[in-house]
Amino acid sequence: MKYSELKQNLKEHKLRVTDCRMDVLEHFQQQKRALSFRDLEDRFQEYDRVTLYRTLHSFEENGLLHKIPGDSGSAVYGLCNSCGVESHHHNHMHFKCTSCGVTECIDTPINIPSVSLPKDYKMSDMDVIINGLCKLCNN
Amino acid sequence: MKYSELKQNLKEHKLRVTDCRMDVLEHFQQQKRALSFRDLEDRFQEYDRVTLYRTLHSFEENGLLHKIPGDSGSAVYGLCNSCGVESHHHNHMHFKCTSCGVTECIDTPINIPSVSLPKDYKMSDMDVIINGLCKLCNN
DNA sequence: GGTTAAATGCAACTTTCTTGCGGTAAGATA
DNA sequence: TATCTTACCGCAAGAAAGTTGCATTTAACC
Ligand SMILES: [Mn+2]
Ligand SMILES: [Mn+2]
Ligand SMILES: [Zn+2]
Ligand SMILES: [Zn+2]
Repeated sequence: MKYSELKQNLKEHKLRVTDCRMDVLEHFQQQKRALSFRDLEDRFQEYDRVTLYRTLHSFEENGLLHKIPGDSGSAVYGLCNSCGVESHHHNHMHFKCTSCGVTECIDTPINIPSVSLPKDYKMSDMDVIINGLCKLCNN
Repeated sequence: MKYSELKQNLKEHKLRVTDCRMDVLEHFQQQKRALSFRDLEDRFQEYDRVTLYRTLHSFEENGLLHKIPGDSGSAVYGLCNSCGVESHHHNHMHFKCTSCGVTECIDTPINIPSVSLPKDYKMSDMDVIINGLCKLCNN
């Protein structure tokens, strides 16, 4: 993605354009997979740990990233498709490879299964995490 | 649940019967909801923190508990229905209340939605977390 | 260029979880 | 029931993950 587009992307999400944010956003775009804080820390040693944490938080707050549920003990983030500062909607599934551990966003829209909840419960949305083998580990 | 049944439950899962394990297992049975390490630490101040951690791990290892994915930063565990030392199968959904934060296991069997995965991906199982209002918070 | 509010870097700190080890107790065996 | 073996427990220390406070720097605006 072009420098000017990245910049525009940040501005549309009401975020100031800084080196760290540009680099982190570009990295998410290129990697096409979910990234953890650890991933960023390894990749961007020129930035302070705290700055990277705050970058993740501001991105999440302003609709550039979403947190993906998992049981690994550390948070994992994925790029939002069409979220803005006001509206967060993550109507897509996630895939986690049981072999290499990579998490990816599945872009095919979620076909909400008819869930039969117990009485008096009210559903607002759901997270679906598919576990299995990714295209690399499956071959 | 009776003392003798709890004891039998531990033995069936190849775990030695100790005070801590009996108390923790009973607590899970009574609460009928998912519990975090913090919950246990608050409840069982007579046991060492490390012992509680190791209790959770041994229970998970031997099919008494399963970890439930979430983005809270700390692990949450739920009772297994019919897992043994060898076979872990968690074919049920989870409900997380967005108001009180309580997580519960939904016992109605999962009707696996026909997920259309990208080519070359292979699904083994899936986690479904439903977010919404629990019966207490919905009234 | 000058002003202002936000972002950064550094240090310190909290929370969450793990590891090592000596002492203790559960379960097995006789 | 006494003895043995091995798993479990408590304590201390440490590692990993994430947060907070504050002085300095810089992006955005005029
Ligand atoms: Mn996603
Ligand atoms: Mn469950
Ligand atoms: Zn893989
Ligand atoms: Zn609730």
